[in-house]
Amino acid sequence: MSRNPFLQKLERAGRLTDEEQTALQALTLGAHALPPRHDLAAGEAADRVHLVMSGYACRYKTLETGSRRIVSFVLPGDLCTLHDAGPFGRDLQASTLTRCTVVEIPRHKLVALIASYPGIGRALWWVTLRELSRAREWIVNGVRSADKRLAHLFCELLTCLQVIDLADGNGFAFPVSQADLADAVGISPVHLNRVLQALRGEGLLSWSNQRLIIPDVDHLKAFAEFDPAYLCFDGFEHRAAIDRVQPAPERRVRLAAG
Amino acid sequence: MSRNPFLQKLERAGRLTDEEQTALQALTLGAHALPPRHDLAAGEAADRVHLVMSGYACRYKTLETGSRRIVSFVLPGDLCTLHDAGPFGRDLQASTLTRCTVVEIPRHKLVALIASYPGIGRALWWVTLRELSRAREWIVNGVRSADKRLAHLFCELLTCLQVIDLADGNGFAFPVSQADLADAVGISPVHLNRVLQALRGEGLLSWSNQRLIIPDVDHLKAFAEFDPAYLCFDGFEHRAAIDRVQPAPERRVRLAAG
DNA sequence: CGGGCCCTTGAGGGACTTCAAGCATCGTGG
DNA sequence: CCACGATGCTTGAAGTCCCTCAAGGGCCCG
Repeated sequence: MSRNPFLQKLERAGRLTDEEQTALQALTLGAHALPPRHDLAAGEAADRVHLVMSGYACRYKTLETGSRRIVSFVLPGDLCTLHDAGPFGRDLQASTLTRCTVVEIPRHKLVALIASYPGIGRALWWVTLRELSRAREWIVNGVRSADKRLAHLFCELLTCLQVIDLADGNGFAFPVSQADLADAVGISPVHLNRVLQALRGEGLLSWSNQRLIIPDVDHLKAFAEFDPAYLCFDGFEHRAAIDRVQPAPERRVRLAAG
Repeated sequence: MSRNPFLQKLERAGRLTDEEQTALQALTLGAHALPPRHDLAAGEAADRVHLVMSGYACRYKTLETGSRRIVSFVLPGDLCTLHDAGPFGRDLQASTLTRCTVVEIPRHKLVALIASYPGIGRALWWVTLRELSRAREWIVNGVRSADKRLAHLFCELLTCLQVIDLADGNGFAFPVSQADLADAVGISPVHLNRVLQALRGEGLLSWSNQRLIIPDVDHLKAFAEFDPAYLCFDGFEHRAAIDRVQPAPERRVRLAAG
Protein backbone atom coordinates (compact mmCIF):
# COMPACT_ATOMS: atom_id res chain seq x y z
CA MET A 1 0.00 0.00 0.00
CA SER A 2 1.13 3.49 -0.73
CA ARG A 3 1.39 5.45 2.47
CA ASN A 4 0.42 4.75 6.00
CA PRO A 5 -3.25 5.80 6.28
CA PHE A 6 -2.82 6.73 9.92
CA LEU A 7 -0.12 9.24 9.14
CA GLN A 8 -1.89 10.46 6.06
CA LYS A 9 -4.88 11.50 8.11
CA LEU A 10 -2.95 12.95 10.99
CA GLU A 11 -0.92 15.09 8.66
CA ARG A 12 -4.11 16.58 7.37
CA ALA A 13 -4.93 17.44 10.93
CA GLY A 14 -1.78 19.41 11.56
CA ARG A 15 1.86 19.71 10.76
CA LEU A 16 4.00 16.99 12.24
CA THR A 17 7.72 17.16 12.73
CA ASP A 18 9.90 14.41 11.36
CA GLU A 19 10.39 13.19 14.88
CA GLU A 20 6.66 13.02 15.47
CA GLN A 21 6.12 11.19 12.23
CA THR A 22 8.75 8.65 13.13
CA ALA A 23 7.21 8.11 16.53
CA LEU A 24 3.76 7.61 15.02
CA GLN A 25 5.10 5.35 12.32
CA ALA A 26 6.55 3.12 15.00
CA LEU A 27 3.07 2.67 16.48
CA THR A 28 1.72 1.14 13.33
CA LEU A 29 3.91 -1.93 13.39
CA GLY A 30 2.64 -5.33 14.37
CA ALA A 31 -0.73 -5.32 12.66
CA HIS A 32 -2.58 -8.61 12.75
CA ALA A 33 -5.64 -9.77 10.89
CA LEU A 34 -9.10 -10.05 12.40
CA PRO A 35 -12.07 -11.82 10.82
CA PRO A 36 -15.38 -10.08 10.13
CA ARG A 37 -17.67 -9.56 13.13
CA HIS A 38 -14.82 -9.62 15.52
CA ASP A 39 -15.34 -7.52 18.59
CA LEU A 40 -12.91 -4.68 19.24
CA ALA A 41 -13.77 -5.12 22.87
CA ALA A 42 -13.97 -1.73 24.41
CA GLY A 43 -14.67 -2.72 27.94
CA GLU A 44 -12.55 -5.80 28.02
CA ALA A 45 -9.35 -4.33 26.64
CA ALA A 46 -9.45 -0.81 27.93
CA ASP A 47 -5.70 -0.80 28.21
CA ARG A 48 -5.29 -1.09 24.48
CA VAL A 49 -6.22 1.23 21.67
CA HIS A 50 -7.09 -0.23 18.29
CA LEU A 51 -5.72 1.24 15.11
CA VAL A 52 -7.36 -0.13 12.02
CA MET A 53 -4.91 -0.36 9.12
CA SER A 54 -7.18 -2.00 6.55
CA GLY A 55 -10.78 -3.11 6.26
CA TYR A 56 -14.04 -1.72 7.59
CA ALA A 57 -15.03 -1.61 11.23
CA CYS A 58 -17.70 0.29 13.12
CA ARG A 59 -18.84 1.69 16.41
CA TYR A 60 -22.37 0.75 17.34
CA LYS A 61 -24.90 0.50 20.07
CA THR A 62 -27.31 -2.32 20.73
CA LEU A 63 -30.85 -1.32 21.64
CA GLU A 64 -33.17 -3.11 23.99
CA THR A 65 -35.06 -4.49 21.03
CA GLY A 66 -31.89 -6.26 20.02
CA SER A 67 -31.43 -4.12 16.96
CA ARG A 68 -28.10 -2.48 16.34
CA ARG A 69 -27.37 1.08 15.33
CA ILE A 70 -24.00 1.84 13.80
CA VAL A 71 -22.99 5.36 14.79
CA SER A 72 -19.81 5.58 12.76
CA PHE A 73 -17.57 3.67 10.48
CA VAL A 74 -13.98 3.04 11.43
CA LEU A 75 -11.84 3.27 8.31
CA PRO A 76 -8.18 2.48 7.73
CA GLY A 77 -6.08 4.95 9.67
CA ASP A 78 -8.74 5.46 12.34
CA LEU A 79 -8.22 4.89 16.00
CA CYS A 80 -10.88 3.05 17.91
CA THR A 81 -11.48 2.60 21.62
CA LEU A 82 -9.27 5.58 22.41
CA HIS A 83 -11.99 7.58 24.03
CA ASP A 84 -14.63 5.07 23.21
CA ALA A 85 -13.36 2.89 25.94
CA GLY A 86 -12.72 4.70 29.14
CA PRO A 87 -15.33 7.05 30.46
CA PHE A 88 -16.87 7.91 27.13
CA GLY A 89 -18.70 5.36 25.16
CA ARG A 90 -18.90 2.79 27.90
CA ASP A 91 -22.17 2.04 26.24
CA LEU A 92 -20.67 1.96 22.77
CA GLN A 93 -19.35 -1.20 21.24
CA ALA A 94 -17.06 -1.68 18.28
CA SER A 95 -16.41 -4.51 15.90
CA THR A 96 -15.04 -5.31 12.49
CA LEU A 97 -17.43 -5.50 9.56
CA THR A 98 -15.01 -7.09 7.13
CA ARG A 99 -11.66 -8.70 7.49
CA CYS A 100 -9.39 -6.11 9.04
CA THR A 101 -5.77 -5.69 9.93
CA VAL A 102 -5.47 -4.00 13.28
CA VAL A 103 -2.68 -2.82 15.52
CA GLU A 104 -3.30 -2.98 19.23
CA ILE A 105 -1.48 -0.10 20.84
CA PRO A 106 -0.98 -0.06 24.59
CA ARG A 107 -2.82 2.96 25.83
CA HIS A 108 0.10 4.20 27.87
CA LYS A 109 2.25 4.37 24.76
CA LEU A 110 -0.15 6.72 23.05
CA VAL A 111 -0.57 8.75 26.20
CA ALA A 112 3.18 9.13 26.42
CA LEU A 113 3.35 10.33 22.84
CA ILE A 114 0.62 12.88 23.44
CA ALA A 115 2.44 14.15 26.47
CA SER A 116 5.78 14.34 24.69
CA TYR A 117 4.84 15.76 21.31
CA PRO A 118 2.46 18.69 21.17
CA GLY A 119 1.88 18.17 17.48
CA ILE A 120 0.51 14.70 18.12
CA GLY A 121 -1.89 15.81 20.78
CA ARG A 122 -3.05 18.61 18.56
CA ALA A 123 -3.57 16.29 15.63
CA LEU A 124 -5.52 13.78 17.71
CA TRP A 125 -7.68 16.51 19.12
CA TRP A 126 -8.36 17.58 15.58
CA VAL A 127 -9.39 14.06 14.71
CA THR A 128 -11.88 14.17 17.56
CA LEU A 129 -13.34 17.39 16.22
CA ARG A 130 -13.71 15.86 12.81
CA GLU A 131 -15.59 12.95 14.31
CA LEU A 132 -17.88 15.32 16.13
CA SER A 133 -18.58 17.16 12.93
CA ARG A 134 -19.27 13.91 11.16
CA ALA A 135 -21.56 12.66 13.91
CA ARG A 136 -23.61 15.83 13.64
CA GLU A 137 -23.90 15.40 9.92
CA TRP A 138 -25.27 11.93 10.58
CA ILE A 139 -27.87 13.46 12.84
CA VAL A 140 -28.88 15.81 10.07
CA ASN A 141 -28.87 12.93 7.64
CA GLY A 142 -31.42 11.18 9.82
CA VAL A 143 -34.24 13.43 8.65
CA ARG A 144 -33.58 12.88 4.98
CA SER A 145 -35.41 10.22 3.03
CA ALA A 146 -33.80 6.81 2.95
CA ASP A 147 -32.52 7.10 -0.61
CA LYS A 148 -30.81 10.41 0.04
CA ARG A 149 -29.50 9.15 3.32
CA LEU A 150 -27.87 6.19 1.66
CA ALA A 151 -26.51 8.32 -1.14
CA HIS A 152 -25.10 10.74 1.39
CA LEU A 153 -23.35 7.98 3.22
CA PHE A 154 -21.74 6.73 0.03
CA CYS A 155 -20.56 10.25 -0.78
CA GLU A 156 -19.01 10.52 2.65
CA LEU A 157 -17.28 7.19 2.28
CA LEU A 158 -15.97 8.08 -1.14
CA THR A 159 -14.50 11.33 0.12
CA CYS A 160 -12.94 9.81 3.21
CA LEU A 161 -11.45 6.91 1.30
CA GLN A 162 -10.00 9.16 -1.36
CA VAL A 163 -7.99 10.91 1.32
CA ILE A 164 -6.18 7.68 2.08
CA ASP A 165 -5.94 6.58 -1.55
CA LEU A 166 -8.43 3.77 -1.10
CA ALA A 167 -10.89 5.19 -3.60
CA ASP A 168 -10.36 6.35 -7.11
CA GLY A 169 -12.37 9.07 -8.78
CA ASN A 170 -15.65 7.23 -8.70
CA GLY A 171 -15.55 4.03 -6.74
CA PHE A 172 -14.11 1.94 -3.94
CA ALA A 173 -14.02 -1.56 -2.56
CA PHE A 174 -16.96 -2.11 -0.24
CA PRO A 175 -17.22 -5.69 1.01
CA VAL A 176 -19.90 -4.90 3.58
CA SER A 177 -23.20 -6.75 3.75
CA GLN A 178 -26.50 -5.02 3.08
CA ALA A 179 -27.62 -5.87 6.58
CA ASP A 180 -24.66 -4.03 8.09
CA LEU A 181 -25.18 -1.11 5.79
CA ALA A 182 -28.81 -0.96 6.84
CA ASP A 183 -27.73 -0.63 10.46
CA ALA A 184 -25.52 2.27 9.49
CA VAL A 185 -28.24 4.05 7.54
CA GLY A 186 -30.80 3.35 10.23
CA ILE A 187 -33.35 1.53 8.08
CA SER A 188 -34.42 -2.08 7.78
CA PRO A 189 -32.44 -4.44 5.56
CA VAL A 190 -35.47 -5.00 3.39
CA HIS A 191 -35.94 -1.36 2.73
CA LEU A 192 -32.26 -0.82 2.18
CA ASN A 193 -32.38 -3.39 -0.55
CA ARG A 194 -35.25 -1.63 -2.26
CA VAL A 195 -33.64 1.78 -1.97
CA LEU A 196 -30.46 0.34 -3.39
CA GLN A 197 -32.30 -0.97 -6.38
CA ALA A 198 -33.95 2.39 -6.90
CA LEU A 199 -30.57 4.13 -6.90
CA ARG A 200 -29.22 1.52 -9.27
CA GLY A 201 -32.24 1.98 -11.46
CA GLU A 202 -31.63 5.71 -11.61
CA GLY A 203 -28.08 5.00 -12.69
CA LEU A 204 -26.74 6.79 -9.65
CA LEU A 205 -24.55 3.89 -8.61
CA SER A 206 -23.73 0.27 -9.11
CA TRP A 207 -22.54 -2.22 -6.54
CA SER A 208 -21.28 -5.63 -7.51
CA ASN A 209 -18.31 -7.82 -6.75
CA GLN A 210 -17.98 -5.95 -3.49
CA ARG A 211 -17.12 -2.80 -5.36
CA LEU A 212 -19.19 0.34 -5.33
CA ILE A 213 -19.10 2.51 -8.42
CA ILE A 214 -20.53 5.98 -8.76
CA PRO A 215 -20.73 6.85 -12.44
CA ASP A 216 -21.44 10.53 -11.92
CA VAL A 217 -20.17 11.71 -8.58
CA ASP A 218 -21.45 15.25 -8.89
CA HIS A 219 -24.86 13.93 -9.72
CA LEU A 220 -24.96 11.73 -6.63
CA LYS A 221 -23.66 14.53 -4.43
CA ALA A 222 -26.36 16.84 -5.68
CA PHE A 223 -28.98 14.20 -5.11
CA ALA A 224 -27.72 13.54 -1.60
CA GLU A 225 -27.33 17.20 -0.75
CA PHE A 226 -23.74 16.39 0.12
CA ASP A 227 -21.39 19.19 1.05
CA PRO A 228 -17.96 17.88 2.11
CA ALA A 229 -17.26 20.98 4.20
CA TYR A 230 -18.02 19.13 7.42
CA LEU A 231 -15.28 16.61 6.76
CA CYS A 232 -12.61 19.28 6.86
CA PHE A 233 -10.29 17.55 4.51
CA ASP A 234 -10.19 20.23 1.91
CA GLY A 235 -7.25 22.40 1.25
CA PHE A 236 -5.34 24.84 3.32
CA GLU A 237 -7.94 26.24 5.59
CA HIS A 238 -7.17 23.80 8.35
CA ARG A 239 -3.70 25.28 8.73
CA ALA A 240 -4.98 28.71 9.53
CA ALA A 241 -7.49 27.17 11.86
CA ILE A 242 -4.92 25.25 13.82
CA ASP A 243 -2.86 28.34 14.23
CA ARG A 244 -5.90 30.04 15.55
CA VAL A 245 -6.65 27.40 18.11
CA GLN A 246 -3.14 26.83 19.31
CA PRO A 247 -0.22 29.07 18.54
CA ALA A 248 3.11 27.45 17.82
CA PRO A 249 4.64 25.87 20.91
CA GLU A 250 7.77 27.98 20.70
CA ARG A 251 5.92 31.22 21.16
CA ARG A 252 4.30 31.15 24.51
CA VAL A 253 1.45 33.53 24.67
CA ARG A 254 1.56 36.13 27.35
CA LEU A 255 -1.66 36.70 29.14
CA ALA A 256 -3.00 40.17 28.96
CA ALA A 257 -1.19 41.93 31.74
CA GLY A 258 -3.75 44.62 31.91
CA MET B 1 -25.62 31.45 45.34
CA SER B 2 -25.78 29.19 42.35
CA ARG B 3 -22.33 28.90 40.84
CA ASN B 4 -21.18 29.89 37.45
CA PRO B 5 -22.47 27.16 35.11
CA PHE B 6 -19.41 27.43 32.88
CA LEU B 7 -17.08 26.66 35.75
CA GLN B 8 -19.39 24.04 37.15
CA LYS B 9 -19.17 22.04 33.96
CA LEU B 10 -15.48 22.51 33.40
CA GLU B 11 -14.73 21.34 36.88
CA ARG B 12 -16.53 18.14 36.12
CA ALA B 13 -14.26 17.77 33.15
CA GLY B 14 -11.09 17.96 35.15
CA ARG B 15 -9.44 19.45 38.19
CA LEU B 16 -8.72 23.12 37.85
CA THR B 17 -6.26 25.08 39.92
CA ASP B 18 -7.39 28.21 41.72
CA GLU B 19 -5.51 30.25 39.18
CA GLU B 20 -7.27 28.51 36.32
CA GLN B 21 -10.62 29.04 37.94
CA THR B 22 -9.94 32.71 38.40
CA ALA B 23 -8.90 33.08 34.78
CA LEU B 24 -12.03 31.33 33.59
CA GLN B 25 -14.24 33.28 35.90
CA ALA B 26 -12.90 36.46 34.36
CA LEU B 27 -14.11 35.31 30.97
CA THR B 28 -17.69 35.15 32.07
CA LEU B 29 -18.08 38.85 32.73
CA GLY B 30 -19.96 41.18 30.45
CA ALA B 31 -22.94 39.01 29.55
CA HIS B 32 -25.64 40.71 27.56
CA ALA B 33 -29.16 39.61 26.73
CA LEU B 34 -30.25 38.32 23.36
CA PRO B 35 -33.86 37.82 22.23
CA PRO B 36 -35.22 34.48 21.00
CA ARG B 37 -34.27 33.48 17.46
CA HIS B 38 -31.21 35.58 17.49
CA ASP B 39 -28.41 34.27 15.35
CA LEU B 40 -25.14 33.40 17.05
CA ALA B 41 -23.52 34.11 13.74
CA ALA B 42 -20.79 31.57 13.25
CA GLY B 43 -19.43 32.79 9.96
CA GLU B 44 -19.85 36.45 10.60
CA ALA B 45 -18.15 36.67 13.95
CA ALA B 46 -15.51 33.99 13.75
CA ASP B 47 -13.27 36.05 15.97
CA ARG B 48 -15.58 35.69 18.91
CA VAL B 49 -16.69 32.69 20.88
CA HIS B 50 -20.12 32.68 22.47
CA LEU B 51 -20.61 31.52 26.02
CA VAL B 52 -24.24 31.07 26.95
CA MET B 53 -24.87 31.93 30.58
CA SER B 54 -28.63 31.50 30.67
CA GLY B 55 -31.40 30.42 28.34
CA TYR B 56 -31.61 27.82 25.59
CA ALA B 57 -29.78 28.01 22.29
CA CYS B 58 -29.04 25.44 19.62
CA ARG B 59 -26.84 24.41 16.77
CA TYR B 60 -28.70 23.50 13.62
CA LYS B 61 -28.48 22.96 9.93
CA THR B 62 -30.92 24.10 7.30
CA LEU B 63 -31.77 21.58 4.59
CA GLU B 64 -32.53 22.32 0.99
CA THR B 65 -36.21 21.77 1.67
CA GLY B 66 -36.05 24.68 4.05
CA SER B 67 -36.60 22.52 7.08
CA ARG B 68 -34.26 22.82 10.00
CA ARG B 69 -32.58 20.09 11.99
CA ILE B 70 -31.27 20.95 15.43
CA VAL B 71 -28.19 18.85 16.12
CA SER B 72 -27.61 19.92 19.70
CA PHE B 73 -28.86 22.19 22.40
CA VAL B 74 -26.59 24.82 23.85
CA LEU B 75 -27.28 25.09 27.56
CA PRO B 76 -26.03 27.58 30.15
CA GLY B 77 -22.32 27.13 30.59
CA ASP B 78 -21.82 25.86 27.06
CA LEU B 79 -19.49 27.40 24.56
CA CYS B 80 -20.72 27.90 21.06
CA THR B 81 -18.90 28.74 17.85
CA LEU B 82 -15.59 27.67 19.32
CA HIS B 83 -14.98 24.95 16.81
CA ASP B 84 -18.31 25.44 15.17
CA ALA B 85 -16.98 28.46 13.47
CA GLY B 86 -13.59 28.05 11.88
CA PRO B 87 -13.01 24.99 9.77
CA PHE B 88 -15.51 22.76 11.47
CA GLY B 89 -19.14 23.42 11.20
CA ARG B 90 -18.88 26.01 8.49
CA ASP B 91 -22.17 24.53 7.47
CA LEU B 92 -23.61 24.62 10.97
CA GLN B 93 -25.57 27.57 12.24
CA ALA B 94 -26.46 28.53 15.78
CA SER B 95 -29.13 30.65 17.33
CA THR B 96 -30.97 31.28 20.54
CA LEU B 97 -34.26 29.52 21.14
CA THR B 98 -35.31 31.57 24.13
CA ARG B 99 -34.11 34.78 25.63
CA CYS B 100 -30.46 34.22 26.53
CA THR B 101 -27.66 35.99 28.25
CA VAL B 102 -24.44 35.51 26.36
CA VAL B 103 -20.82 36.53 26.76
CA GLU B 104 -18.88 37.15 23.61
CA ILE B 105 -15.31 36.12 24.24
CA PRO B 106 -12.59 37.17 21.82
CA ARG B 107 -11.20 33.98 20.42
CA HIS B 108 -7.62 34.96 21.07
CA LYS B 109 -8.35 35.29 24.76
CA LEU B 110 -9.51 31.72 24.98
CA VAL B 111 -6.63 30.52 22.87
CA ALA B 112 -4.24 32.25 25.19
CA LEU B 113 -5.79 30.55 28.20
CA ILE B 114 -5.57 27.16 26.57
CA ALA B 115 -1.92 27.73 25.77
CA SER B 116 -1.09 28.94 29.26
CA TYR B 117 -3.02 26.56 31.46
CA PRO B 118 -2.89 22.84 30.68
CA GLY B 119 -5.88 22.20 32.89
CA ILE B 120 -8.05 24.46 30.80
CA GLY B 121 -7.05 22.83 27.54
CA ARG B 122 -7.66 19.43 29.05
CA ALA B 123 -11.07 20.46 30.33
CA LEU B 124 -12.14 21.93 27.02
CA TRP B 125 -10.98 18.84 25.20
CA TRP B 126 -13.07 16.85 27.59
CA VAL B 127 -16.05 18.98 26.77
CA THR B 128 -15.54 18.20 23.11
CA LEU B 129 -15.49 14.50 23.87
CA ARG B 130 -18.70 14.82 25.80
CA GLU B 131 -20.34 16.51 22.86
CA LEU B 132 -19.17 13.74 20.58
CA SER B 133 -20.62 11.18 22.91
CA ARG B 134 -23.87 13.07 23.05
CA ALA B 135 -24.03 13.46 19.29
CA ARG B 136 -23.65 9.72 18.89
CA GLU B 137 -26.42 9.11 21.33
CA TRP B 138 -28.62 11.35 19.23
CA ILE B 139 -27.78 9.22 16.23
CA VAL B 140 -28.85 6.15 18.16
CA ASN B 141 -31.94 7.95 19.33
CA GLY B 142 -32.90 8.49 15.72
CA VAL B 143 -33.99 4.89 15.29
CA ARG B 144 -36.26 4.86 18.31
CA SER B 145 -39.95 5.61 18.00
CA ALA B 146 -40.94 9.24 18.34
CA ASP B 147 -42.34 8.89 21.85
CA LYS B 148 -39.19 7.26 23.18
CA ARG B 149 -37.05 9.72 21.31
CA LEU B 150 -38.80 12.64 22.92
CA ALA B 151 -38.70 11.03 26.33
CA HIS B 152 -35.00 10.36 25.89
CA LEU B 153 -34.35 13.98 25.03
CA PHE B 154 -36.17 15.14 28.15
CA CYS B 155 -34.13 12.74 30.26
CA GLU B 156 -30.95 14.11 28.78
CA LEU B 157 -32.02 17.67 29.41
CA LEU B 158 -32.99 16.89 32.97
CA THR B 159 -29.64 15.31 33.69
CA CYS B 160 -27.63 18.07 32.06
CA LEU B 161 -29.58 20.80 33.78
CA GLN B 162 -29.27 19.16 37.16
CA VAL B 163 -25.52 19.41 36.86
CA ILE B 164 -25.75 23.18 36.74
CA ASP B 165 -28.53 23.41 39.31
CA LEU B 166 -31.13 24.46 36.80
CA ALA B 167 -33.32 21.43 37.38
CA ASP B 168 -34.64 20.01 40.57
CA GLY B 169 -35.36 16.36 41.12
CA ASN B 170 -38.10 16.09 38.56
CA GLY B 171 -38.51 19.20 36.46
CA PHE B 172 -37.05 22.27 34.86
CA ALA B 173 -38.01 25.49 33.13
CA PHE B 174 -38.45 24.86 29.44
CA PRO B 175 -39.71 27.92 27.57
CA VAL B 176 -39.13 26.37 24.14
CA SER B 177 -41.85 26.13 21.51
CA GLN B 178 -43.16 22.81 20.29
CA ALA B 179 -42.02 23.69 16.79
CA ASP B 180 -38.43 24.11 17.96
CA LEU B 181 -38.61 20.95 19.97
CA ALA B 182 -39.87 19.11 16.91
CA ASP B 183 -36.80 20.23 14.99
CA ALA B 184 -34.63 18.84 17.75
CA VAL B 185 -36.41 15.51 17.85
CA GLY B 186 -36.51 15.29 14.10
CA ILE B 187 -40.27 14.92 13.65
CA SER B 188 -43.01 17.19 12.40
CA PRO B 189 -44.59 19.69 14.80
CA VAL B 190 -47.95 18.03 14.37
CA HIS B 191 -46.67 14.65 15.36
CA LEU B 192 -44.67 16.09 18.20
CA ASN B 193 -47.86 17.50 19.59
CA ARG B 194 -49.60 14.15 19.43
CA VAL B 195 -46.69 12.32 20.97
CA LEU B 196 -46.60 14.88 23.72
CA GLN B 197 -50.23 14.28 24.48
CA ALA B 198 -49.66 10.59 24.57
CA LEU B 199 -46.85 10.99 27.09
CA ARG B 200 -49.02 13.31 29.13
CA GLY B 201 -51.84 10.82 28.93
CA GLU B 202 -49.58 8.10 30.25
CA GLY B 203 -48.70 10.36 33.15
CA LEU B 204 -45.06 10.28 32.15
CA LEU B 205 -44.76 14.05 32.13
CA SER B 206 -46.57 17.33 32.22
CA TRP B 207 -45.62 20.55 30.53
CA SER B 208 -47.35 23.79 31.28
CA ASN B 209 -46.41 27.35 32.12
CA GLN B 210 -43.14 26.71 30.34
CA ARG B 211 -42.17 24.20 32.95
CA LEU B 212 -41.59 20.55 32.31
CA ILE B 213 -42.36 18.14 35.13
CA ILE B 214 -41.50 14.48 35.23
CA PRO B 215 -43.47 12.85 38.04
CA ASP B 216 -41.56 9.57 38.01
CA VAL B 217 -38.10 10.05 36.59
CA ASP B 218 -37.11 6.41 36.80
CA HIS B 219 -40.23 5.47 34.95
CA LEU B 220 -39.52 7.88 32.13
CA LYS B 221 -35.89 6.79 31.95
CA ALA B 222 -36.92 3.18 31.66
CA PHE B 223 -39.45 4.04 28.99
CA ALA B 224 -36.86 6.04 27.04
CA GLU B 225 -34.14 3.45 27.47
CA PHE B 226 -32.04 6.23 28.94
CA ASP B 227 -28.64 5.41 30.38
CA PRO B 228 -26.78 8.57 31.47
CA ALA B 229 -23.40 6.89 31.04
CA TYR B 230 -22.76 8.67 27.80
CA LEU B 231 -23.03 12.06 29.46
CA CYS B 232 -20.10 11.35 31.73
CA PHE B 233 -21.37 13.48 34.53
CA ASP B 234 -21.78 10.82 37.10
CA GLY B 235 -19.83 10.93 40.24
CA PHE B 236 -16.18 10.27 40.63
CA GLU B 237 -15.67 8.13 37.64
CA HIS B 238 -14.46 11.01 35.60
CA ARG B 239 -11.49 11.35 37.85
CA ALA B 240 -10.47 7.80 37.25
CA ALA B 241 -10.98 8.45 33.56
CA ILE B 242 -8.76 11.46 33.55
CA ASP B 243 -6.19 9.50 35.44
CA ARG B 244 -6.41 6.89 32.79
CA VAL B 245 -5.51 9.37 30.12
CA GLN B 246 -2.63 10.25 32.40
CA PRO B 247 -2.04 6.66 33.39
CA ALA B 248 -2.76 5.57 36.91
CA PRO B 249 -2.40 2.22 38.60
CA GLU B 250 -5.93 1.91 39.94
CA ARG B 251 -8.99 1.72 37.74
CA ARG B 252 -12.58 1.93 38.64
CA VAL B 253 -14.95 -0.46 37.06
CA ARG B 254 -18.54 0.37 36.55
CA LEU B 255 -20.57 -2.42 38.04
CA ALA B 256 -24.18 -1.74 37.41
CA ALA B 257 -26.06 0.48 35.08
CA GLY B 258 -28.60 2.48 36.96
C1' DC C 1 -26.51 -32.89 -1.66
C1' DG C 2 -27.69 -30.07 2.40
C1' DG C 3 -27.18 -26.02 5.15
C1' DG C 4 -25.77 -21.29 5.85
C1' DC C 5 -25.63 -16.76 4.42
C1' DC C 6 -27.06 -13.17 1.72
C1' DC C 7 -29.94 -10.95 -1.45
C1' DT C 8 -34.53 -10.41 -3.26
C1' DT C 9 -39.61 -9.99 -3.57
C1' DG C 10 -44.54 -9.74 -1.97
C1' DA C 11 -48.12 -8.18 1.05
C1' DG C 12 -50.13 -5.92 4.92
C1' DG C 13 -49.81 -2.74 8.60
C1' DG C 14 -48.19 1.04 11.39
C1' DA C 15 -45.71 5.27 12.09
C1' DC C 16 -45.22 9.63 10.59
C1' DT C 17 -46.09 13.49 7.16
C1' DT C 18 -48.56 17.03 4.88
C1' DC C 19 -52.39 19.93 4.23
C1' DA C 20 -55.92 22.36 6.36
C1' DA C 21 -58.70 24.35 9.65
C1' DG C 22 -60.09 25.71 14.33
C1' DC C 23 -58.80 27.86 18.89
C1' DA C 24 -56.31 30.08 22.56
C1' DT C 25 -53.19 33.56 24.19
C1' DC C 26 -50.99 37.89 24.01
C1' DG C 27 -49.18 42.37 22.88
C1' DT C 28 -50.36 46.40 20.06
C1' DG C 29 -52.87 50.16 18.39
C1' DG C 30 -57.23 52.22 17.40
C1' DC D 1 -61.84 49.00 26.02
C1' DC D 2 -62.08 45.98 22.18
C1' DA D 3 -60.41 44.83 17.54
C1' DC D 4 -56.55 42.99 15.56
C1' DG D 5 -52.87 40.27 13.78
C1' DA D 6 -49.18 37.34 15.27
C1' DT D 7 -47.83 33.31 17.35
C1' DG D 8 -48.35 28.86 19.08
C1' DC D 9 -51.17 24.78 20.28
C1' DT D 10 -54.61 21.35 18.82
C1' DT D 11 -57.30 18.35 15.85
C1' DG D 12 -58.93 15.88 11.53
C1' DA D 13 -58.13 13.35 7.36
C1' DA D 14 -55.59 11.46 3.59
C1' DG D 15 -51.48 9.78 1.95
C1' DT D 16 -46.51 8.13 2.01
C1' DC D 17 -42.65 6.10 3.75
C1' DC D 18 -40.92 2.50 5.96
C1' DC D 19 -41.46 -1.71 8.89
C1' DT D 20 -42.46 -6.51 9.83
C1' DC D 21 -43.47 -10.99 8.51
C1' DA D 22 -42.85 -14.46 5.30
C1' DA D 23 -41.06 -16.99 1.61
C1' DG D 24 -38.15 -17.95 -2.45
C1' DG D 25 -33.64 -18.12 -4.79
C1' DG D 26 -28.46 -17.73 -5.71
C1' DC D 27 -24.04 -18.93 -4.03
C1' DC D 28 -20.41 -20.98 -1.35
C1' DC D 29 -18.69 -24.62 1.40
C1' DG D 30 -18.83 -28.72 3.97
